This record gives sequence, C-alpha cells and structure tokens, in this order.
Amino acid sequence: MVGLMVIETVPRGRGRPRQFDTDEVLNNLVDLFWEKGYAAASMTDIVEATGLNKSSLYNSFGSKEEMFGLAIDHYLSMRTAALHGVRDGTSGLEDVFAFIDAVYQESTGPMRSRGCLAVNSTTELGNRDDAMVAISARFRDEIRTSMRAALQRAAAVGEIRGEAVGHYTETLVSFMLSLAVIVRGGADHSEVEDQFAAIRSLVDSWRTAS
Amino acid sequence: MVGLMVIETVPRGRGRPRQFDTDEVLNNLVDLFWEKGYAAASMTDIVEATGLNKSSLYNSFGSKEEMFGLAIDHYLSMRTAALHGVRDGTSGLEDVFAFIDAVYQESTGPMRSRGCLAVNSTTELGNRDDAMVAISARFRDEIRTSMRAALQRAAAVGEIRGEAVGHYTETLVSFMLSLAVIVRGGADHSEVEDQFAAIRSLVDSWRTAS
DNA sequence: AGAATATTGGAAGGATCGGTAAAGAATTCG
DNA sequence: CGAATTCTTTACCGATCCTTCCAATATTCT
Repeated sequence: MVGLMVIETVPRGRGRPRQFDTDEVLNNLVDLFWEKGYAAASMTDIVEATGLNKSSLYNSFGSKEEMFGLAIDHYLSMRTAALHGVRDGTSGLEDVFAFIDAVYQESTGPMRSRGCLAVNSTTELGNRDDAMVAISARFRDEIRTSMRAALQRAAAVGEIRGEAVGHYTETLVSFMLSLAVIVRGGADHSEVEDQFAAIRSLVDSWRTAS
Repeated sequence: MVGLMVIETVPRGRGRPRQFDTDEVLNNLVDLFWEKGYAAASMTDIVEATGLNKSSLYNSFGSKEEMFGLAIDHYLSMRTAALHGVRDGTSGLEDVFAFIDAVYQESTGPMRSRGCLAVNSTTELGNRDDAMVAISARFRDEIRTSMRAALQRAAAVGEIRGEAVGHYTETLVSFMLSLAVIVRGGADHSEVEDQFAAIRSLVDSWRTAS
C-alpha cells in the first residue's frame, strides 16, 4: 500500500544535531508551569527544569510565552487522549463511572496538589489573553463532548432519560472543573472524598427506574 | 447602659492624619488582584490602583504579600456577608434559587471576566502557601455551610430528602467553583446559560414528589 | 509657638526579570 | 578536507521587580 507518509523520519539537517529530546523538554515545561503557574515560573526555573541552556531554549522554543503555549498544547493533547477513552467507549454510564474513577485516582495521588494545568492557566490568564480564552474553551469543550457522548450512549440503551443528557453533561463538566480547584487548593482527603461521593451518588440517581 | 464599647472612635493619634480611606484602598487592592492575580500585579500597578504613594502603602499595609493577604481577607468578608443571606434565610429551596439567581447576575454582569478572587488565588497560589491553603479551605467551607443550612431547612419542611442533603451540598459547592472558572475563562453567554440551566434543573429535580 | 508624631514624596537600592549577541563545538554536504 | 549549517555556551543587556531610606510636610499635644 503506497500511501501518504504522515510521520516523516526525523529530518537530520545539515548542522549539529540536538542533544535533547523535544518531547521530554515539553513534559518538563508542562510540569513546571503546572506546578508554579505562568508568571511565577521564571526563565531560571525553566532552565533548571529542562536542563537546557537559556539560548537553546530560545532557539528551539521561542519566548517564555511561546514555551507556555507549547506546554499547554502538549498538556491538552494528553488530556484529550485520556478523554477519548470515555468519548469512544462502548458502554454508557459505566464509562462515566470509569472516568470518574480515573479522575479520583489522580485527585488522590501524589500529584494532586497541582490540580489541572488548564484550569490553573484559565484562572491566571483567562481574561487577559485571547489565545488563552480559546484554549480554555477548547478544554471545556473536550470534556463536554466526551461526557455527552457517553451519556448519549447511556440514553440510547435506556439507562438514563434522553431529554436530560444536556443538563447531565453540564453537571459533569462542572464537577471536573471544581475538582481541579479543590484539589489544587490543598483540600484534605475527606473533602475530596465527599466530592466524589456526591458525584457518584448523583450520576447513580440519573438511572431510570426501567 | 454602661457596657463594653467594642468599636472605639478612630484614635486620632498625634501626628499627621491619613489622607486616604483604608476601606477604599482595600477595595482597590481587591479589584486589582482580582483582575490581574497576585504575581502579575506589580507594585506600580498597586500604586496606580490605589492612588497612594509607594511609601504610604508600605507604611500602612506592609509588603505586597501582606497587601494581598489583606485584600483576600477583605474579599472573603464581602463574600461571607453575601452568603449569610442564604445561610440565615427563612425558606429552603427558595433561598437556594435566590442565591443561584444572585450568582447568575454576577456571572453575566460586566465584571464577569474577573471570576472569583478566592478561586483565582487558590489555583495560583494554592499549593505553595499554607496561609493560602487555609483561606481556600475557609472559602469553600463558607459556601458549604451556607448551602447546607438552606438545604437542611428545605429538608425540614419536606421539600427534599433529608438523607441527600450532604450530597446536594457538595453538588452546589461544585457548581459555584466551576462557574468561577468558566466565567473567568471568558466563556460566551450561551455556555454560562447552559450551566445555570443545568443547576436550576438539577436543584428542581431534588424536590420530593410529596 | 514648639516638641512630638505620622504620613508623604521622590530618589535610589540590589536583585531578578525576560531576552540577545557572539564565539565555540559538532555534524553534514560538496 | 573544507564549507555550510545548526546547536551550545558564555557573557551581558536594559528593564522591571519589590523594597528601603530620608528629607519634606502636616497635624496634634503641651
């Protein structure tokens, strides 16, 4: 099959090859901005976090603002990939519960105090930068679309009422965003537990009597 | 009636009296940090926003960090005052709906892009500063307590199921926090509208058949 | 009026901010 | 090998960061 080769082999240009892995640098950038936010992360922090020289960073990734943009994009890609598990699942409410469980794992894991990079960035830069507004909207839409897909499957098999899918979707989006805030705020275990108990109970209450 | 005078008359000290109103300065600080966040608000911004001289600010309010603390406290007092309307109301679900309406007004008003200072600060500084963690917790608890009080009144008169008050409370907290994120993120009118439609529909669904 | 007290204004402080220019090192192509 | 190209290193830039100091100003108490 002679087809379109989407992913080219890495073009080994003429000059000196890079001594770092772009994806690894991106991950380090994500971690840094996730932890400290945009403004509080200095170029010195970036140099330390990536292990690269300042000039190498500017040459390869542009300004701090551009690095942040790349980091956010990278983060969103990861999140989107995770969300597609729910969106493209095969069951209905079961997929929703599985997703909630996954979020629960992260919300009680060692990285919990970082919250969500998208939410953190939205509240830090949301009203100042048009690009950030677009990214924020895309992030919420990604959640929304995935939740709705699962809920529509649930409605299709009669697990829940079809007319309520819209409201239910918004409710799930709401829980996801607020959890990011709560976890980032250093809430203790019981408070997080209460939130998850509430959302699980709520989703469960959506089941039709059948 | 000879009693304890809690509020003394303002002690007019010996020297030159202040030429500014402390409360007004505090309001200006709140507005600034609300709009720009902590890190992005420079001392120059603070000077401009308050109209005071830099030295006057340091003399009367301490460092930038202390000013931020005072601003957050001030903000929380205002929020708490507003929440006590719900907490100490006389009806049940009706008070909840009234509160939702009030939040709706703010979420669609001219200041909507500021979101909530407490939420913004939580996501910006939440995991770095113990004092911020405490303030974040206090803020959430304030909402939680008020919502629970209203829901308990609702349960007492049979509007809703008493066993569900806990879960319902968490759900309302969740909506309040996520709305702050959504609004701050520059969401368009329809998205905000969808969120409110969902929460109103949800609360309405809590009503017992009776 | 004079001493005491407090705020105000402006200038300057060291540190750190994000960013850049130029030389050195490593690799590929002719 | 030598030219061309690219990345890395080092040093440095002006601007801005938050903060402090000190003299000038304004008010109250004696």
